[in-house]
Amino acid sequence: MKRKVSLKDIAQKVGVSTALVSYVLNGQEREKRVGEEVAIKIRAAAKELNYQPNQIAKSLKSGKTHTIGLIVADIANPFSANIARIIEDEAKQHKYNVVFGSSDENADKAWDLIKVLLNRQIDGFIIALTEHAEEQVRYLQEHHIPFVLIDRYYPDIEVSYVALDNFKAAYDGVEHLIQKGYKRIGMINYNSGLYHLQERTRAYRQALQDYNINLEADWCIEVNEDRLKEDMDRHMQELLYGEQPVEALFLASNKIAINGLKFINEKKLRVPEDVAIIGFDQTDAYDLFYCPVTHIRQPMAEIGRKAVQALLQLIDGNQARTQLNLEATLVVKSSC
Amino acid sequence: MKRKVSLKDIAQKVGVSTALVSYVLNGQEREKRVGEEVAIKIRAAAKELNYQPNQIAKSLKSGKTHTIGLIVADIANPFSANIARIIEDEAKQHKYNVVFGSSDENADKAWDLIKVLLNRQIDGFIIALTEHAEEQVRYLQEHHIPFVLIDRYYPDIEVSYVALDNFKAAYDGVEHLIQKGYKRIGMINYNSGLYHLQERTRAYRQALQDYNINLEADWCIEVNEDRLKEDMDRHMQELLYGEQPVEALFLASNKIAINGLKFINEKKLRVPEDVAIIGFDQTDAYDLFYCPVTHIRQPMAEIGRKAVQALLQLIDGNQARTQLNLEATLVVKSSC
DNA sequence: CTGAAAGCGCTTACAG
DNA sequence: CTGAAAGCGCTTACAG
Repeated sequence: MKRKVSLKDIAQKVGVSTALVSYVLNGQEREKRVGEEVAIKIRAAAKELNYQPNQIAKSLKSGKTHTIGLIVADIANPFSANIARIIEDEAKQHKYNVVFGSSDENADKAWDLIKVLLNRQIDGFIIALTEHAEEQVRYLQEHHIPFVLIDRYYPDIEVSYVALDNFKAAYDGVEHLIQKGYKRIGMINYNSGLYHLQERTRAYRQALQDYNINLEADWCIEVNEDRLKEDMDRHMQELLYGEQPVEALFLASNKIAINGLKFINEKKLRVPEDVAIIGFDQTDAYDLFYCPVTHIRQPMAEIGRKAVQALLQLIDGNQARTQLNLEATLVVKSSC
Repeated sequence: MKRKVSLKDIAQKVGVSTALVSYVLNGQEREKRVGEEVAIKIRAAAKELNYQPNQIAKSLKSGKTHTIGLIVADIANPFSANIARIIEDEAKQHKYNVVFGSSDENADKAWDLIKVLLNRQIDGFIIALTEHAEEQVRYLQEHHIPFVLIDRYYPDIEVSYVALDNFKAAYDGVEHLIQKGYKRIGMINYNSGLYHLQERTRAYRQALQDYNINLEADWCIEVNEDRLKEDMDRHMQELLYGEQPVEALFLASNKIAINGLKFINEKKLRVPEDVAIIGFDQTDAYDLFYCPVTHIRQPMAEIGRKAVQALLQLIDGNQARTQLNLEATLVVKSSC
């Protein structure tokens, strides 16, 4: 690679010091009162040599890299990918770049990512936490590293986050099923200690209780993400063909819903006649299913944008804590 | 943020020069023959102070950032997101990070991204080109910036790329339709100058010709990405309810296929009885459609991995050009 | 209005 | 075996 042209090259060409070049190219010619002709010459030389400032050098000096680190569960998951896109756009507006990493819901991987990205001197993080990541949160706090949590957070730790009001979102969904007249309502959620998921289950139970609807113990199912298909097939079988079959199902994530719908397809069950369905998150699959699926939609754009804005505030030294529990939208289709 | 601990801090604590600290911490104590006790003390101090090297400073010195820039059409598109994940993992194995950007198929945006990332001194690019990006390719070549194209490439420019053998992939798909006995076969592709897309159309025409099958002019449709839904609805209507309805459809991308399937759902058409379908790329929607969709699957993992490997070779100064046209897999389901 | 110089945190010939 | 020093490409007080 050709050696890049540096400030020095311009300075030499024009016959001034690098200081002047720096001032002019950074628009400080007024406050530094650089001579007008000199400024013009400098700009001309910069253009002629096609000068591109070395951000690494700037960063070393300034301590700012204008890069934010995004840690999601899996960038290949549409939820993460969609958020990433929003964050990219919002960051770009503020001249920030995004480097990303996937934790696979694994706290150790997340730790590694944080360490690596910190060494790269990123200015701050947007993180979708894994389970057992309390130590990470504490570390970031203690070292005063700006960060904003998205999607997941721990209710008892006082940090900035932009998340969903999962309780309300799930409650509204289950309530919709109830109001449609369904009584035997099951739910499938991840087996996870993550608060935002537990809130969905809590809302399900609360809604049934509030409406005095009976909840059989084996209607509230937890599946493991690392063997999702097997767990889903087994539990769908039980829920739909067991002794006490449900007539409606709340599927608490996009991947859970997709697997559930696949099962329904295979068994040629009719929705909503044989079983009503309500899903969480968005996926093309909801629209494409022969019976478009009612689902709880998260305000992705808002989550992404607000997270970036909150992070940039922190980076700028503003200590204000941002804690948002945004509202979901219940998108009613034909499945219940 | 607390001032980070630097080499100097360790040097002071131990009472040696930063040179020694650098040697030891970079595993050069043998070739530099650093005294063993000193080395031990240095490592102890580094651990005690929780020293984290500043990669920015290293980068400034070495000219390497161990970061690769990934430019895709849209990180929110599952195709891009899946590739991004593979690239992330492969890059991580080699201690590289990934910063990404979405071009939205817009050459100017792609240019901006390239410029910005170059200023950030990334070591090389993996790029899914837009149309009209010849200038970008030339620029990167002239400046000897390592890059590898994925998915798309221009056949007449001699650069490294990892792509699909789109002609063969599409040919196999159309041939499958023919062998299933379909005669009235339509195709919907993007209206685009991109070579990889044009190859798909060329293969479609060639296959029909090879089998002496008549091709009506209005069976080979091009839609515009920026008004995809409208175009799809209109053309699906014509293709299926027009004067010369088709009995099979080749939908040449995941988004095209999803829109086509939605139309079919709305019209309550039966697949494959009313119309047989073959899709391109992968999407959950193919499995979830009531009639699982036969599709042409790209070897995503291989594309991503090979692209990273090819790029790292270039970064390491190996001039060997990598040009791969990988084979797709025809995944036969029930839709044709 | 301008230049010489220090410094960001590293690495690495060079001298001893 | 070890240290002093230069340098990567910038920015910015300081002195004039």
